[in-house]
Amino acid sequence: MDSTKENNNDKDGLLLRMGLNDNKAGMDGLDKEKINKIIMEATKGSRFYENELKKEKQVNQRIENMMQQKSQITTQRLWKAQLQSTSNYHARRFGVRAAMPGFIAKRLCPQLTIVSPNFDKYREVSKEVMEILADYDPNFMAVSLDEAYLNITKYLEERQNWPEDKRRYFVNRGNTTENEKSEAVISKAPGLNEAAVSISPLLFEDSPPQLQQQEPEIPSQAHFEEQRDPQVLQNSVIFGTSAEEVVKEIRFRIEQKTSLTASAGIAPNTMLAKVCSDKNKPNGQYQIPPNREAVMDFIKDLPIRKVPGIGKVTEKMLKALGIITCSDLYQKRALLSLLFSETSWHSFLHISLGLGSTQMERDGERKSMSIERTFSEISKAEELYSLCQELCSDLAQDLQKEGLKGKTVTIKLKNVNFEVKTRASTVAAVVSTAEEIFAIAKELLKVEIDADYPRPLRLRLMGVRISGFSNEEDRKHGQRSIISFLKAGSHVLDPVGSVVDKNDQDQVMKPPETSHKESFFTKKRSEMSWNHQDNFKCEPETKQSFQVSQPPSLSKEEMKENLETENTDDCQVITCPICFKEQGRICLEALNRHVDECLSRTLVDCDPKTVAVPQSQSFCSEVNLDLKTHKTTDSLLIDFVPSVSVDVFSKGKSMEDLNTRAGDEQSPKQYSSLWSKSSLDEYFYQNSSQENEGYDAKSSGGQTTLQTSFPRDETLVCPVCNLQQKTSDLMLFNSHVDICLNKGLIQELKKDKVNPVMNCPAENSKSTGSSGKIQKTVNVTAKTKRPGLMTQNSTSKKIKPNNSKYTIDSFFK
DNA sequence: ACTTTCTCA
DNA sequence: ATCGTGAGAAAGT
Repeated sequence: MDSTKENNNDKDGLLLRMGLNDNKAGMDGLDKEKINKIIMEATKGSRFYENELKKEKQVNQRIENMMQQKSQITTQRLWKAQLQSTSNYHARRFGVRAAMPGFIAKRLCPQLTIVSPNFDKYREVSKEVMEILADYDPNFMAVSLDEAYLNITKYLEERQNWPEDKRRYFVNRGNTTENEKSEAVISKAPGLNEAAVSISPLLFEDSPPQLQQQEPEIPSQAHFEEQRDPQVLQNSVIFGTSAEEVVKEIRFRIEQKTSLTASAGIAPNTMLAKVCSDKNKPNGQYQIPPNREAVMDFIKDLPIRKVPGIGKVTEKMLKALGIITCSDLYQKRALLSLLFSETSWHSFLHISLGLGSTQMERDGERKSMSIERTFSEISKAEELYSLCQELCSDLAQDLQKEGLKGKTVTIKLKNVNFEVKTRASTVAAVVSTAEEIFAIAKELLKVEIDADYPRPLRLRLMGVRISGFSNEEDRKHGQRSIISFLKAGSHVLDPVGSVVDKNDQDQVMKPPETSHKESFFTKKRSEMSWNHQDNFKCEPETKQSFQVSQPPSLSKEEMKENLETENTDDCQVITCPICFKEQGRICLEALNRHVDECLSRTLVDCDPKTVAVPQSQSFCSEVNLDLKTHKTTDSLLIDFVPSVSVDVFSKGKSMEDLNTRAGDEQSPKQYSSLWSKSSLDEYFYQNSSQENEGYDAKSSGGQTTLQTSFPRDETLVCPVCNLQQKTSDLMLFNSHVDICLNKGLIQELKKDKVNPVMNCPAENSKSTGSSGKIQKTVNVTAKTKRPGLMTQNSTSKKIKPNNSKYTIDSFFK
């Protein structure tokens, strides 16, 4: 890192280097701030600096607005929010979860109640290594070249009965090349006891750059830790069967093969795993055991900034509210629900509960593709245009590689003052060639140039982006366009436009076996397997629309889509989402009737004691309550109070009190009382009374930490309906949860836009007219996207060797 | 609904 | 000093 700047100021250069060294040694990432500050100093007065100032001011303004809002929040509203925050959350949460009923249910229960069988692992490795990872989880998710998540749960199971030989790895000391370091360590490892290792700085005597200061101690510790556990025999190492051992093994193998070190995190979900992997950064690992207490312990004092998705700005905003750690986040959840959007709040809550994804999401489709370039000032119009043209043709090339065409072209301009502007234009038909794109981009650019005509545009960056890809469009427009797309498959291939049907020769361009006769779902599925090579088995019939055993890759969106498209054909073979019985070829009306029956039946099964919910009014309808029926809800809510207040709000004010005080406020959404009773809090925080006490608008908070005690008894309580189950058979229990979860899904779907047919009659008369079809209504407000503030699963064209720098650099410098 | 800006990684 | 790429959220229109 000696790339000293052409900075004339020596001091700054020095500081800079020190700062960076800090970072390199694996200190807290927060030192970055320090570095930034120093850099800022150095660049004071520059345009960059000025712009940074401006941005900072904007953020401050945002914060100010937020605080202003906060000051107007009445205690009442806060109380209300507190009440609702839990129930809303559950309703949503379980709805989302239910996207994959079978998969989740099996995890949900053990994970939340007893043990989590689920380990995800995060690693940093470089490219060639990645193959190693496949041994442990063939479906591992590579986020970038040097980051991947693995779910090693299954692998661990298998490994339990492996003989030692299968877990033995030989130390590779053959090549005396550059990887002295790893070799030195490993070769000395055999036979070393702890004492010996502790005096092992000599291990590094042959790696000169490392010797400067005490630095070697850090790596040596890491290695020491690493080698203590595995049984070491001469030139081979045997790794155990625990998760930690497995991860050590992986890291060992990687280091052997590539001489790159890697850090890893082991945790029950990806979010935690990511944070964990940060913990022992350069070359180590960290595990959060798969039980809730461990998770909560870890989360408790975790600074929010450590969490992926919480960046500089969010950190600052939350800090203004006195939120530093994840505990703070949880405590202020009511306030947050009022100040932030639902999505943000939702993700905050997830974080504060230590929740995260437990599955390896497959990469979604690409949403846009862009190219941009930074240069020293360009202001001449012609140059700008030709630059633009160049960008467009580069983009067109990339586009072609993936065979994409899009409708929206966006240009991005950054002037020499670092101000960024984007301008977009959407056209009717998809475009993809350089000329087409340029034609659009040129116009956009022209407008900007003309806009401040007397003055030239003085740019330092220009970019072109294309989005609105065709497949995405199909999705948006739902079945009609999808159908037409499928039907029109032939004439896509037939530029002439003659719709004479094609034979199956066209299959190069089409998913295999998509004939008109098949249901959309079948088509869709074969299309998916075709596209993603998921090992979907294409079964002859369309029966698993809702089956529990569906491969774990259906998002909620897709479920929805399935729901909608289920009806594209008038009648088809359908499996009831509730009872999972095949319904044969029934038409929609009949299906709806059946589902209704199922629903009310399971409701009774599920909640024999939920007196408050009138039988006729199946839970589905409760979601639809608007302000008019508001009262009803409230009373329902109150009906529940006694049982809830004991558990959740044990001390302090009674629920009734809260209710009446909050009663007049109107909330944007009302959820079923069923949900409000629901359970996560009780699962996670047996007595969360402290929060209530400490929390009124001006309370200082800080008085409490998360409670992590857990219901001690082993009885199975459904986390969805929150009722104790008679059975102790986990399978039975799981299927119960499945059912409950599915109710959640239906509810979710209905909440988005109601399907009256599926409602109970009583509710129908009020809300909508006659038989709206699921597919029509459901996608109207398909607003909810993936939960979380940010997700980063893009398959970037370029991959930055970000972290490998640590290792490579430190090794070979 | 489409654009634009912000935020994050 | 990032830079480049891509994505989601939210605000603006």
